[in-house]
Amino acid sequence: MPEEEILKQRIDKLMRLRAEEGFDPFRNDRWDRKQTLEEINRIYGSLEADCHAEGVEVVTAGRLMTIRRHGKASFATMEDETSRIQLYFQLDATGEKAYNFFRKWVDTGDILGVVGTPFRTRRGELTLQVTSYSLLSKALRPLPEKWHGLKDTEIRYRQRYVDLIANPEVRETFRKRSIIVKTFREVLERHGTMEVETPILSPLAGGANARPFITFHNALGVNLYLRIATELYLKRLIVGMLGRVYEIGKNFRNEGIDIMHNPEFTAMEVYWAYANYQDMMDLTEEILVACADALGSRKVTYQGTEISFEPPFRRATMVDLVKEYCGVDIESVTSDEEARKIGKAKGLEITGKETRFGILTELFENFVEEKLIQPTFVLGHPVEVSPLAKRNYDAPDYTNRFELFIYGKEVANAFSELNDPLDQRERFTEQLRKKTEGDEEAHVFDEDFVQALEYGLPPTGGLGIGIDRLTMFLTDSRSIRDVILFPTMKPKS
RNA sequence: GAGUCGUUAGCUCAGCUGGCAGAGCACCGGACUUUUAAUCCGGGUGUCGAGGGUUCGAAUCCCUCACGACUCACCA
Repeated sequence: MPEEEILKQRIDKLMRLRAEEGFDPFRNDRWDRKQTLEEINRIYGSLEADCHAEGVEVVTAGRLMTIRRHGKASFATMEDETSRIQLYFQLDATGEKAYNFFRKWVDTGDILGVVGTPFRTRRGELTLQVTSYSLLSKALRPLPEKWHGLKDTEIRYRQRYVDLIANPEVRETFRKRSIIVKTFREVLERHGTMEVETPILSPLAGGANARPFITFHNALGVNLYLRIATELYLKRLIVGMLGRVYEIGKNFRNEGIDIMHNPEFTAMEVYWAYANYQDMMDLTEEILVACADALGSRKVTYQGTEISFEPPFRRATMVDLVKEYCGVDIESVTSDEEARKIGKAKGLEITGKETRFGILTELFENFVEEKLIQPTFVLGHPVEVSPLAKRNYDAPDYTNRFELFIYGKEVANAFSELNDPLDQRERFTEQLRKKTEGDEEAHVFDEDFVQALEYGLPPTGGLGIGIDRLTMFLTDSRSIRDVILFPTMKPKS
């Protein structure tokens, strides 16, 4: 039957229900639920087979997922946000009127409020013997098939509500995501960090190397950008003496979509005055371990590979890792020319403009990243690729920075913040030069940010963690779309 | 942006070298007072993603387009 036909039939049934019974299933505006199905399962789980909890009456509610009608007695499976339970409707227990109403008017997908007595059937299933019930809302569209669930990715992502109804494990994934975000807040608050909100719309999109979305403000008559990072505003707040701040929110990057990237994604950024990147490494470890613990285990299986969140995570410099995985010791390379030759021999595409630090980064990205399966802190990125990080004063070509890799993917990025306004101005100038050379992702020059630094930014440690990716690893989700409730989709024309 | 694969009933899927569009679940009608993928009897409900072409004949072959998944590129 075409879906529109089923819909028509159900609407017709709704009209008849209103006319024949004088009952509108949408009239109820509340149901005084006393127990969730999880609570009922827990409390009455020890009932023995063929035993009733005499004199007990529970009041609960949920969606009917399946109905098995058999004459003067019927079974149904009801599900709520916590669990599921079997319902037993029996003519003798509900009375004839209520039983016939159930037979005639109640469909799968409907939302029911139920009053009943727990018992265990002869076959051993905990069940509610329904004594009375109320039809709280009606489903006019059919549920996906009960056995196979809903698999069609397009419907799952476009109509997530159907996915959530049909696939309880999807609900579980998003519950875990919520626990992860909550754990972030708990750890940060424990360290006296204040949650703030900075602009999503702003005249400049800085703080990262990425292409922004552009929009237009009618009243101001100007273009505004959706933020690509929260970094520059949060550091202004450290200048402004807020001490320790963090923000959890969406960033927007106008780039490709694949299993690791969605145009809008959630990041947590935190900045601590008087701290450095080492402190941020400890904090990262603390947050990730807390998240793993909150979900039950420090050992998780991701796509068949075991990942251990047991601290301490490995810490290694980019230079050492390139030595280890590529056999290239960049410190013994003294000229850019020599570095380019080595890069070319390793199969890199060479334009002739690369410095030895650029080659180092390329070697790392092409040959090392994918090998870093267990959580690994990679330290000491070149200044060249770190326009906002403080220089390492003992090795001025490198920064006090780290990135955390898990399963070959970047999950966190942190550094001691560059607080020298003169150096920052030079770095922005260098980015501007790259931009004029055609690098669309070079960092914008943010004059106001430099001005903020000129008022004095204390030594500051900053950290960003990609919450979607971390959630993927902790929930064994293959695609970022499986941890974003409503992923970005092309509209159906 | 490029390549590969996919799109058939509400859902999950068959449909062979071109020859009457199918199954299970769901749905509709009936029987049934402990079933649980309930069972039994009856009912097939479709713009085969869209458009065009080849052919006596197209779900099937060809072309274009749309959407999705994956791989690559950019990126976190």
